[in-house]
Amino acid sequence: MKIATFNANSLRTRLNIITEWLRENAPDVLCIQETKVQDKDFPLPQLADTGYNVVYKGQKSYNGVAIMSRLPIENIHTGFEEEPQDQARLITADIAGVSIINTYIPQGRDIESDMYQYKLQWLERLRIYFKKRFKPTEPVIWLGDFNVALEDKDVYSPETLRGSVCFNAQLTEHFKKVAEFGFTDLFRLHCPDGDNYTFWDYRVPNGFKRNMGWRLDYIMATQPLAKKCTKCCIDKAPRAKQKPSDHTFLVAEFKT
DNA sequence: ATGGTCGGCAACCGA
Repeated sequence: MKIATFNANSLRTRLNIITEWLRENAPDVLCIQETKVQDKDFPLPQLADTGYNVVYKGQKSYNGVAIMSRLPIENIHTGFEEEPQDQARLITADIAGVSIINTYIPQGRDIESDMYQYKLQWLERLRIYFKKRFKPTEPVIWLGDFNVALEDKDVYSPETLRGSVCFNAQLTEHFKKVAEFGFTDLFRLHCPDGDNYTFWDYRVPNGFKRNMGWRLDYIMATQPLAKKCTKCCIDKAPRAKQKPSDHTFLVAEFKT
């Protein structure tokens, strides 16, 4: 099984990148964040000939998540239980007996802002959500754009960036509490090295060329799946092409 | 190099 995640920063703008990447890489599942499209405008016809099933939940202009799968998609939920306002940030489904949770975690805007408090609360709600709905002994994958860099080696300049909204000790603590459910960071499982990023801010001049990035996207798995994971890597190739997203494709493979 | 990002969507907001 091969599963991938991609922050599109507008699904409609990245349609060519996505369909080409699917053709070349043939993952079983692709999870997408920041689709930036409301459901009535979702580009289903343009994705139809990929042969993938697709489920999605979006809103106008902001946020939006989707799951594409070659295999049947079952048991679809959006948002936290009893919290419908977060629908465009969380979509879950069962695929081939694996529970998949695709999240676009709030960015937080500024450390002093209410949006940052909302981000911390969001992580706490996610922690409770996992506890309520899943067991760590089950095959569960949690992936997406987490807007969290955990360690110094997850950002290009820890000294400069420490204390920012995606990289600080308080955030790391909140994140770790969620991961304590029983999740392993699959990229770190296979690669201990720094300078491996999934996001480059458009506002940093030549940020991608100079590899001034952040590792903000993750594929997390519970133990039954983590021990079957043979590979987890960052595919930078599509990012280097025309009309790139600011994120890359992150891919994990599992023994069947 | 006296400038320097995107995308949505129609004036700015969010990342």
